[in-house]
Amino acid sequence: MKTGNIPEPTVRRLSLYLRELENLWRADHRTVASRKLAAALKFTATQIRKDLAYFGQFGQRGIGYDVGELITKIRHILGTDRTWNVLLVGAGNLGMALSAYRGFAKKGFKLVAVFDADPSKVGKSIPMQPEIRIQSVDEIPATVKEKDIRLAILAVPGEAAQPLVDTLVQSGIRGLLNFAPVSIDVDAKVAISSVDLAVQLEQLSFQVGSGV
Amino acid sequence: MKTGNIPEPTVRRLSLYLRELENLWRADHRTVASRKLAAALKFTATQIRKDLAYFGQFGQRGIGYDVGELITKIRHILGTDRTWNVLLVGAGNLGMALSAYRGFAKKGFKLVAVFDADPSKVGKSIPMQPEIRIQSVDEIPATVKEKDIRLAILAVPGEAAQPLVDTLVQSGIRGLLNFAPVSIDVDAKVAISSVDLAVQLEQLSFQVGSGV
DNA sequence: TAGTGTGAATGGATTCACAGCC
DNA sequence: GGCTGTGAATCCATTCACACTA
Repeated sequence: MKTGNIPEPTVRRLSLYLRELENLWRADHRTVASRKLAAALKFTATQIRKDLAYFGQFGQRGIGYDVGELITKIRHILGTDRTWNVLLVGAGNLGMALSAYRGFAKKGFKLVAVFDADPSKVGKSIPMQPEIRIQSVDEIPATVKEKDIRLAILAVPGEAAQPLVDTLVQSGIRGLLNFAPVSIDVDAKVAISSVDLAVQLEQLSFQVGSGV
Repeated sequence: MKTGNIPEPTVRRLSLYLRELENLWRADHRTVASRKLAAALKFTATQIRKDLAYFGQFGQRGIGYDVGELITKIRHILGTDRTWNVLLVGAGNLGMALSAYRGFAKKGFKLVAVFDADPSKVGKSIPMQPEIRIQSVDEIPATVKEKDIRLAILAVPGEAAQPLVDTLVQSGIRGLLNFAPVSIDVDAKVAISSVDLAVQLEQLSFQVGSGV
């Protein structure tokens, strides 16, 4: 599938369309118009149609989109119509919360390994998934290959992040979800998505503060 | 402070500039050029200068920016040169991890109350902050007023989110960081920032998958 | 009639190019 | 010489307007 010419904002919205379509499906809606979808997500109907049109013609003029079909199509576009093996580095508070988060599995992301640098944590099992035991970070390269892992979640302190990223990338990881509050340097072929929780609150502070 | 005419992407980047400047300060750099900052964050130097120029003239031609001064200025712009009281709704896995996250306090966000709908959790104290006890969600309105809370973090299941948001907004909350995987409907005067962890992984799946 | 798909127009953010200052 | 600040030019996403189809 081509990707170079798809606007980034479009890809972000695609995930939100999918989420909303899954809700509609659960609520027994089998068809939906761009206008309806737009209202729920507070986008414009035109934008939704244009976004979808990058990938093909999915709708029926006069009727709208078939919810089930569109779900299938978007999952295919996003690559979530299959299971991804995912690893997690960092078994601290946040890491443990993420490992227990059911939302990942629902979307086809399967946590298959957890690593931590702290020897006292190694060997312990993690909540809800007794089959996973915390491994030493030294075992990252071997485990990535053995379990065919392409995606990694990084939930470690800022100082520890970059060296671990280098290890992950050298081991064959292709995409990285980074929770460490530092900017990460990777080869362009590796996808990276960063979430800095404090930054999110700062954005709110700006918006709220300016209105006071 | 004016805000209406500041591009949203600029505000997002401001937080990242601040983060990087704080790192530079810790590493004993007292002055920095836009080019250097740009290299670290992988933006362009021009973009940084233009972003900062929205708020004033902070640099010295021929020299660059004074790190300490710029930190002060950006904190003021973002409104984080003071302490914000924050509440958390949802004492599940994610909520507890967030309540223990030290990154918030470092940036001036002080967690002062935690709520959960589950009566069996009410009354328990939370890790690391024995002075905070989990309260019933019924107590939200009174506590928001009493403790002068403006920002809320929402870490509850999707189904529970919207009614709680309505309560929060009616209680006087002005900004909301939402971790529930649903789209939230609020009055335009309330700032909202959403983080959907599964969506983040989907973005990686798309980027990685398209290159396979 | 209701709703999609899409070229054209618009609007807004990024980048360029350079004047101005240390 | 080095670097900021900024109008002008460019680029790119969004919106408009409408042809088209069930």
